[in-house]
Amino acid sequence: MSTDTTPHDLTRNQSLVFDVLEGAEVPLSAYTILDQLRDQGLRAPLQVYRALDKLVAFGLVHRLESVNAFVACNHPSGAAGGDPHGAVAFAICENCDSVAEFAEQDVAERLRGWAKAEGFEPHSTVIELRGLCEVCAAA
Amino acid sequence: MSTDTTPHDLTRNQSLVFDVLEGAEVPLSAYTILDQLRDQGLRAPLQVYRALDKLVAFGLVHRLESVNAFVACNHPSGAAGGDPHGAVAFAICENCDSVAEFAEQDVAERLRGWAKAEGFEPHSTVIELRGLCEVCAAA
DNA sequence: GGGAATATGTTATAACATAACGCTCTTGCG
DNA sequence: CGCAAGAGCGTTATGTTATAACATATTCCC
Repeated sequence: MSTDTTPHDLTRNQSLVFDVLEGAEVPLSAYTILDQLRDQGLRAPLQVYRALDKLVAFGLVHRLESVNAFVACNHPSGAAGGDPHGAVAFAICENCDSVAEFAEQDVAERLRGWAKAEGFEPHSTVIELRGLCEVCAAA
Repeated sequence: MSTDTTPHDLTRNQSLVFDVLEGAEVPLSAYTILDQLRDQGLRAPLQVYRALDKLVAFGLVHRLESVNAFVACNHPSGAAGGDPHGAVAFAICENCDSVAEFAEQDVAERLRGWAKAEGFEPHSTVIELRGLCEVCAAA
């Protein structure tokens, strides 16, 4: 049960990095991940960055551009084979670092609409809200 | 005509930085800006970062999170006193680095809607499309 | 087995950003 | 005037994030 750890047939380093991210409750920087994997033999930033690149390409991990950190993907639909990744958005709490991931289909639609009108060909889309999550806003 | 340079009553360093950004056709990193201002006496990154912080706070400059660079604000309405900054979006060309700034009111609306439903209180919003501009897509 | 593609390990360095300190200059006010 | 408060400035040092370059190993497939 617990975790399956190999949705995509990950290599050793990729698995190590992914497991750390899955176990984390907040986004982690590459160097934080590295620190947590010294025991498993990782020593250099590149070992982590290379794994992260792949994991992001697989869609298993998201990079949060506005905080230079990474989170395991957690879109509602779950695993499956499809690519429900039109454009995912994130709400990042500046107090507790928690992240909520959500797919606003309408937002993605609108942006695609603008892009089309302008002749812009989007490869990827970054949507990140910074602010306070419900818990921290109440406090 | 040309440039007015002091919409907000900028200090010397702020003006220098802002002018460099206004004259640039692509986003610039803090260190690139610094390099262009050595002649005017600037020597340390902090001199640039401090000016950038203020300019961003004034709404005169935007930070592009996904490329660690800065652009002079260019929202359609122009100067004025108001704060037409609900949520601005950027389309960044990965080939020529050009940036188009646009305010998709509907997108901002949708995101606010989601936030409200979740109890999230957004302070700022990052929306960046990465891809190819019309010119580069055609080439 | 041979060869391509991918992954790995390591050292060094590049690129981006802030901490901490002290000085200057203005501004308001008793 | 004298002086305290606030903002900006300059400088050194350091922290943080990311990649270049090179050598070796592993996997897959014919």
